[in-house]
Amino acid sequence: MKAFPGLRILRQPFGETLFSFICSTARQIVQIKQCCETVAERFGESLGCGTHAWPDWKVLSEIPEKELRACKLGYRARYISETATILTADSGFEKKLLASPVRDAKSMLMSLPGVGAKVADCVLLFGAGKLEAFPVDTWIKKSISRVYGLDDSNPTGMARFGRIHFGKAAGLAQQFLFAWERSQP
DNA sequence: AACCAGGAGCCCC
DNA sequence: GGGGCTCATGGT
Repeated sequence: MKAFPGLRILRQPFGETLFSFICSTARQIVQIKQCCETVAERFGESLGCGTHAWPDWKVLSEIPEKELRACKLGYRARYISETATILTADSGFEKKLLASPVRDAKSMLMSLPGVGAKVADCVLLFGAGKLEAFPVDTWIKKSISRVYGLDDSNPTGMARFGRIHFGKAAGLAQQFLFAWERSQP
């Protein structure tokens, strides 16, 4: 916490957060930014100054999977298309999720294609205001196994540990662990 | 040239 | 329900 005094968690828009974390699986952060920007440039409304908005799920549901693949989404293009179809058909999804307790909200997210435990926790934390969500990614695995001695082949156990050990704002603690671990040479 | 990246889904036992 | 394998794609 001393090393990162300005570290905060943003209240990011739900839909956009879900989209970008479905795009995030097994990729580096630079590439995640790239494909999000490509999709926005091609299908999102122009905001001027060369920037574009994220096209919402309804717009995405009308784009052929093949065109999404062309944005370097790879195998994630199918997940985006299918999730777009589901969310467009269920207009109350976001509102219902935001009003649900974390556990139910997580189940809702994990019912979507391309959303497993880690992506669900990220969406809950960054895009749904659920501060107790504790995403376990490769960096958190390194951190928790190094600092607390837990087995890094058991991400479910690590997530449970994180929620219990850090409590209500476990997700904020996760951000400090993440930032510290990534800053190590 | 291998190996890995803010993983998920599937099959297999 | 845990351990493999595959899924695109770019960077090192």
